[in-house]
Amino acid sequence: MQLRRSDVLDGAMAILDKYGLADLTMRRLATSLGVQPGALYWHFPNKQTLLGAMADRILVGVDGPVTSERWDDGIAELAHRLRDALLSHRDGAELVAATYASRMTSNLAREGFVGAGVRAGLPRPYAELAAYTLLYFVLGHTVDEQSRAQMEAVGALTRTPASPDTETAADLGSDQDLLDGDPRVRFDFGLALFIDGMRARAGLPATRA
Amino acid sequence: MQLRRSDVLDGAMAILDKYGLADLTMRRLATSLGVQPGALYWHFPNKQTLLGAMADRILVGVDGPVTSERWDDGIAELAHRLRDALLSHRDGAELVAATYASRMTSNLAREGFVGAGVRAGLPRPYAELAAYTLLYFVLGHTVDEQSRAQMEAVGALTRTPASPDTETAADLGSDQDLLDGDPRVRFDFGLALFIDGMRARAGLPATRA
DNA sequence: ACCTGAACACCGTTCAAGT
DNA sequence: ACCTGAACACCGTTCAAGT
Repeated sequence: MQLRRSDVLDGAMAILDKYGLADLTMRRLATSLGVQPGALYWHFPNKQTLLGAMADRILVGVDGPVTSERWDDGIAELAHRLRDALLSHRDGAELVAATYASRMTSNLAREGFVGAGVRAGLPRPYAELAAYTLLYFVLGHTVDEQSRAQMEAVGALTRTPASPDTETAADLGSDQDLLDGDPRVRFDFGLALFIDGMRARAGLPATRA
Repeated sequence: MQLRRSDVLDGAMAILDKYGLADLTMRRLATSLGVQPGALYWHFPNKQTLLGAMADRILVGVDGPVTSERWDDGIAELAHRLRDALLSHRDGAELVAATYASRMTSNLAREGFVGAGVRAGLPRPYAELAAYTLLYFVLGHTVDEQSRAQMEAVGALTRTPASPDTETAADLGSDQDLLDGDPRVRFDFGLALFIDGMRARAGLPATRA
């Protein structure tokens, strides 16, 4: 039974989900595929390339067209789609952040963000900068969020999450223990801050709260 | 000549600056100190702890009091101080980002950011969220910026930086090739976007363009 | 108290040789 | 074309034993 490139990728994703990024080694992957370590190097030139392919797989679809008509809703939609994609695999945020550290230039939701910025009224170069800024935020927040969740699962965090029933940014009025609340609420706050900033830069009125 | 804990830390910083984070291994550090690898484990329980101490040293002083009177200038001052600290050592941003990934809660410029947010008129919990958002941006941007600079030094990047004489966000009118310009200009743009967002959230007038 | 010597249990990667 | 066998050059960490 010959090993295909996609089999290697599938095996790698399975190890990631079950054991985490730290336990994803070429030797372990080889063993799980019933093959010698060296065999992997016929399909991928090195581990970094394999990680890159994994990151691409995690992010597949996030750059698709947006359904929202408003530019601000479009940005929120893309940001949530990106966050969801990162959270859908163990250590997904960390993997993507590490892999895209320097080649953020490429794919991702970047183009979508830029488009929304232009629709908002920002000149293109500004929209591009805004897109980067947004990406830094989404990646940073999600890496943090995911590593916290993992520590909590192992039982290492002290403070307990409050109001587990708050689910959207609309509940932001609660005002207390926001820091330990639903990560999505925290995420939405940063996102709103950012969108407000874009609106101000574009010289648009605050059409929404 | 006995090895002190601070000697180990100094040696580690020296290797970081000269050879980078990837080449900072316990064995290499031991050799540079004229000692056996095991000796390091008398001073630090493990490598992660050593990296944490290095991150703390890199960030020493960034949480100091701010000189600016305006809250927005204060935020900019803190953000730049943090960025400068990260850039002052090879792979400094990467090291701090990796080490603080999950314990961002602690020190840093966080408290300073929170204070400025409160001064801006944000309720405390919102100011705390805003501080996180800002930290994610600063760390993400600086990691990216520093890794790009390193790739450029090795000669791997295609596009060449334009207008090397632009130095502050005031020059943002140039409009062309902003993406390849002075990283500080890019940084200042994201920062301004963010501060505008805080201002809008706090319900303050745009006192500055 | 502080360090050596020596091991344990791993890594990523290469490459002749096999089929 | 695809993989094995076996090595190369490393890692972080532990721990009895020395001084």
